[in-house]
Amino acid sequence: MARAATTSDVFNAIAEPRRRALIDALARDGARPVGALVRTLRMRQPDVSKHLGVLRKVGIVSVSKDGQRRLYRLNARELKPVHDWVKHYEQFWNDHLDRIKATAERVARERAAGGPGTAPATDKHNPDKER
Amino acid sequence: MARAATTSDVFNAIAEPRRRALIDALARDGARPVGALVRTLRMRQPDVSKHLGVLRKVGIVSVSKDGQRRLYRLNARELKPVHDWVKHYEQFWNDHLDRIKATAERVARERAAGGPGTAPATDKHNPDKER
DNA sequence: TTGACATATTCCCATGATGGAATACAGTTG
DNA sequence: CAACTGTATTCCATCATGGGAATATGTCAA
Repeated sequence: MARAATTSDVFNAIAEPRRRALIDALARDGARPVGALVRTLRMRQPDVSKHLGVLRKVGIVSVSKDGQRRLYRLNARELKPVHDWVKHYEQFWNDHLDRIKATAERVARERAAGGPGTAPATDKHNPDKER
Repeated sequence: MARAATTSDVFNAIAEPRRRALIDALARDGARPVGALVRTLRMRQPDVSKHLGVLRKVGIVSVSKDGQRRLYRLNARELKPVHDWVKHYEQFWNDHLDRIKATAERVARERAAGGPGTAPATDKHNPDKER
């Protein structure tokens, strides 16, 4: 099979730079009609419609009629899964203190979970004996 | 042209659920050889190698030889661009004040635009003139 | 109705990603 | 050396995507 459809989930939907640009524009300027986005982002109109269509199917944006125009507005909440996922990795690039703290918490969690045979993982090289 | 290569940037690289699973596993258990990931994630070995190859090209993981094995370890810092991007939208579902404010703005916009649902178009205040 | 404007949809096509299977390559041990 | 384990690569078929261009649909205004 080919790659998962861009309309299948948010992660695929935001993989396209132009779609992120659309999202950014809608977040910045609020609900906008297609034409405004075309001018702002300097994209061709059919492309904007196409990408908005993808974002719509995933639920990231929603439309409402405004006479001749279609007002697209952001549904940022749909981005939460992405945020929730990357948030876990924030510790890896924050300052040292936070990283150490996070690592300590993680180790504590693992200890509490009591995984048998689970090697303690650190950033260092792990001799790792594989069961 | 077709979709951007999965090896072109981080956003494309993490679009695949299995690659995210690999990342999660490496974050949880630290550096691991391929075989361990194969067992942990119950994926076929060639697939694991392939996906790790993608993550490697993007820089999300790095390899080091450990005798017969290859130890893959996470380079979580490469995920920072993703975090930086979504972090901007956190306010839309977390912060109460901002959310209320955003909702108020949206409602005002919908009312002005004659939006969906409860849209009494009795008085079209100001038909939003774009640009 | 006609015309002008706004947006969506449809074709065609080259690219490249993925699943699956088979196989090649590398390192260890006997 | 050969046998074995661990990992990477290759080949193939399928298929969604995005670019471009053309066109269809929709809506307002005169």
